[in-house]
Amino acid sequence: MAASVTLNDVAKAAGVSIASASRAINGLDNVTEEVRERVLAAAGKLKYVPHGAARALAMSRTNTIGVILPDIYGEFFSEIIRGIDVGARASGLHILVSGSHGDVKEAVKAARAMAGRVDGLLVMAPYADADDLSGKLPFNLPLVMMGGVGGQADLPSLVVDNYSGALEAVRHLHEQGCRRIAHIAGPESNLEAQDRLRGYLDGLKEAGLSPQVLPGDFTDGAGYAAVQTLLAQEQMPDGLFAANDMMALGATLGLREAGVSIPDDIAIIGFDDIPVTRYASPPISTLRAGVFDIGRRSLELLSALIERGSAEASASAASLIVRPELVVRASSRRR
Amino acid sequence: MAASVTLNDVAKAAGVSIASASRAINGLDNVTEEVRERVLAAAGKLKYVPHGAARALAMSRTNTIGVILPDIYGEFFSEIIRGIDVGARASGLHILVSGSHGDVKEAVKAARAMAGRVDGLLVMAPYADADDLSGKLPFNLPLVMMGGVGGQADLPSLVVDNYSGALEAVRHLHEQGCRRIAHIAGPESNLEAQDRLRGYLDGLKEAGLSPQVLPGDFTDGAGYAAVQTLLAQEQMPDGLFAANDMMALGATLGLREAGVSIPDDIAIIGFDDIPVTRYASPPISTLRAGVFDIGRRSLELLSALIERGSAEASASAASLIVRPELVVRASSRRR
DNA sequence: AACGACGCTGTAAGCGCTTACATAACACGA
DNA sequence: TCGTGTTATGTAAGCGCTTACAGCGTCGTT
Repeated sequence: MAASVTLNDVAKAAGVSIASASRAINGLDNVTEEVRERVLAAAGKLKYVPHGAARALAMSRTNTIGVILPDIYGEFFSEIIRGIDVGARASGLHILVSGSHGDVKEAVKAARAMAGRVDGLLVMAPYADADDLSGKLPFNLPLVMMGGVGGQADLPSLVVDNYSGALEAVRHLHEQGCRRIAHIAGPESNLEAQDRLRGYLDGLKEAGLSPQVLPGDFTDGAGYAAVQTLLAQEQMPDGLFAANDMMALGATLGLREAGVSIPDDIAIIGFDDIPVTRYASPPISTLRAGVFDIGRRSLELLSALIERGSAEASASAASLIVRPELVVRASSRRR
Repeated sequence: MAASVTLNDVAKAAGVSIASASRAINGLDNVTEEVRERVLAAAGKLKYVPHGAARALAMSRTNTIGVILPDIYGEFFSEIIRGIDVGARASGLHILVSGSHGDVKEAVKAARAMAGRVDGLLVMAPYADADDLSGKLPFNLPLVMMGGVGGQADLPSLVVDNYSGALEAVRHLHEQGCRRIAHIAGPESNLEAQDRLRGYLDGLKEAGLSPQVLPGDFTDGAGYAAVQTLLAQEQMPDGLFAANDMMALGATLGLREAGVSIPDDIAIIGFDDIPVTRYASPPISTLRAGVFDIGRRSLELLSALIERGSAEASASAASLIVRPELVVRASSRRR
């Protein structure tokens, strides 16, 4: 049912062989100008459109890269995808996206489904149990991890230094005079969340404060819920570090509802620097992970791997570590 | 360089013909249990992964649908994509995304590049000059338009009733007591924006008010800029209808900065109901277009077209019109 | 005038897979 | 015992494209 006019039809219509037709259409130089014109004219008249799968099969090159994400919901992923898209356009690549993979198994399944349809893979799989992932994923395909894998670090990747970022967040709150700093954590099985939690705990230890960790799942609802817990306590914290911006946002909402003043009563800081932090009131301090850039740079890295050779090359590729940058906004600025 | 172990290798390793190997792997019932086991064992040992392009070529079925968007930036598109993704997962389809198409030409180019790699196309092309699009796009591929085309409406599509929505927005502001209602318009060449503008103009006429239209481009920056213009006037409007939520958001920001009270001094309403409207302060009234649903339902429609038969069927498919729903939040509620 | 070099064109062999069709094996009833 | 139906397996023909290689005029040389 797909484009039913084939190169063969064009060739016939133009009165040349299929080989010449192919050459003419692909702009090779070894065809007479006259033949080229005839072929292009025929192609135009017949509305010929090359068949991607056939071309891919013949050339074993798809000009497409697969993107595997745990989710595609929210600004964080939107930014990632945008970064990837921008990079892809620059390299003339298409992207095949697959989101919503709750665990390693699904991610692997998605990756398998992409085999033969992509030239390389960009994978984000922040699962704690991902040791087996690296064994199952690479079917000779160039691969770049976004955000690190569970087990080994032998895959080329772009990872955010979550630990340092969290540490910095805590130090910042401490400097602003906070003495009771709580943390809304991300999903327990999430590697990034784990690192941010570690950073928080070490930060509190460094400051000689006692920690309070509330569970969360990276959604605004979790931030809101966490705040309800805090409000029910006899003593509220005076500083709050949320493992990501969405939770910080939810917390802000809950606190505003309860009439708690930000940052005077409680200073808040998130993580990631998604666009919406700027529109919150007050605007939310955060650690800028450069989400967009992670997407774009991952793609560039992958693209380079694909050009350079292939799978083996990827083993040699260095992993890039992105150090997040503290962005202080009104939610934590006490002057 | 792609997955280099082929079905042939597996067949040999299992000591069967390639046909049997194919059957075993695809779970057809006409293979002995013993053969199936041998094949699966071999496939596992060799880490065989089927080659997507080859399969697609042989079956002329890709289980992938192409998505062509003018942009993939921001919550609006994020929501659309999410809706599509959810629908796609439900139908076992993959999605090939292409964003950032400034005009019809690019959109057509993207669509061509997808031919032979997808079973159908989901296209959003809100360009005013899109008359020629419908002539160039469908290369026998099932196609669903999201948001309407310029010229003809003979393509199956899911369109938002922008005109009615805008009319409703204006009526709402009028009911809240606004008498000087300004409009921040979307891009001039954008069809949706044009309809919203028409609705606004007719609404004002209906109310016997005189219109003021400020240019915009759907970005928060444009909303902010528009507000600066308004602030410079001798008399501010007391109502503001932005052609989309992002501009409403930008306007809110600008007004808050200037110390203008919302909704008392000026009531604001946007369009689309993207998630961030809820987090703004005050939360922004809007017209809920059900962006997520548009994505999901478009995909379902397309999926049905693909199953049902193909291109011809699409001619018969009705276009669905989505009527936006007024969502009143604090930014326009004067009680 | 004959010969190689050169450039355009066509033929055909795949790319990895599915699948119609042929074949073979076997069980059954007559 | 033979024919027939049934089922598992193999053979081979594509799907639409690219591309190595062969073919064949043309032209410049000697």
